[in-house]
Amino acid sequence: MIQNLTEHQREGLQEALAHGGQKVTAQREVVYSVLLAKRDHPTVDEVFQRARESMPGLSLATVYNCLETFVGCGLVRQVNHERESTRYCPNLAPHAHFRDDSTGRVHDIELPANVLQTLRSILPAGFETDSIEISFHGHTKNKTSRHSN
Amino acid sequence: MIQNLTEHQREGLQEALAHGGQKVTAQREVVYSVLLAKRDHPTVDEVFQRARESMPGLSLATVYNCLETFVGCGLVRQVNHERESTRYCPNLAPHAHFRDDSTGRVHDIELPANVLQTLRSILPAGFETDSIEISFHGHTKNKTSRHSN
DNA sequence: GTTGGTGTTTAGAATGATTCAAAATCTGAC
DNA sequence: GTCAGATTTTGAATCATTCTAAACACCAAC
Ligand SMILES: [Mn+2]
Ligand SMILES: [Mn+2]
Ligand SMILES: [Zn+2]
Ligand SMILES: [Zn+2]
Repeated sequence: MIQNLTEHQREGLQEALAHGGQKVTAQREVVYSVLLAKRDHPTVDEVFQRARESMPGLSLATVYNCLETFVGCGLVRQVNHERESTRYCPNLAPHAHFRDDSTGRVHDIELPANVLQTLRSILPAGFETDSIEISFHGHTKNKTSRHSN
Repeated sequence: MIQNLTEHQREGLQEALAHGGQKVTAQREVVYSVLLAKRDHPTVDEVFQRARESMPGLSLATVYNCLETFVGCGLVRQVNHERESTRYCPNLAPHAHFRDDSTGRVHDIELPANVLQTLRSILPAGFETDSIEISFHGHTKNKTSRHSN
């Protein structure tokens, strides 16, 4: 069961879409709320399954369309690991991803500004960066594994 | 035109394959020499085209097989950028990749040990890393763009 | 030097995530 | 209410990769 967007979230959506001359639609609201509701980096198909619970007529193509629109707006990031299905992440803070090879789960890893700066510094002159992606692979010793969802 | 492997390179190949109980074959030699000859991170298809110049009967499936074998041996790395075709890299030193969005070219970026260490340090307790991938996106101001190939 | 087993290569079919194309639907301005 | 433009829907197309089964190469044993 997906809760609706808060007024604040809806405004964020509306504002981001407006930048590209696009509008809030019922489908976009549902898809965005799915992403916000459970931040486990779902695949397109997982988003589709979850979104259909609140909007049964929704089509897979529309989920692809919405997600592409959000990425274009900068509202959402794509997360790729090797050749697996693309996953989606609404966390706009700079962060890296850790993919647990035993569970398949993807975790956000906070990325301090100074680390980002260090990374940029390894580029030779003439390389102008638009974005940096960092992904870790491994497994988690889940002793005190706290984290909701 | 692909030159043959040096004796040293052939030994590296043989030694790496031996670890998994596998043998050097004519096809594996050709595919590996293609990777060493032009280190521009070719896709499977590009490897295929180049390899066929010295071995016309070679099949695409074999190129996939060889590359997978090399990756399994640790002889070669896979390089993924977004959803594009996988590329292959025989550079075994720790390095990041920079993908020039205007040319599509992928460059190696040397990765100093201390930077790698800094990166590992951002992981919370309980996260055990097997590998880290770093990819930059952007474009290159090609003023004094030197670099053979 | 023939034979049999094992790993490798080959050709082609199958898969599956993603993209595309075209018709149907919605929306908001006039 | 009508129209134009944007969005959504359905189903087909794409295309990199994987799978399957048959042919082949290699080598050790006879
Ligand atoms: Mn703004
Ligand atoms: Mn060894
Ligand atoms: Zn994330
Ligand atoms: Zn490389």
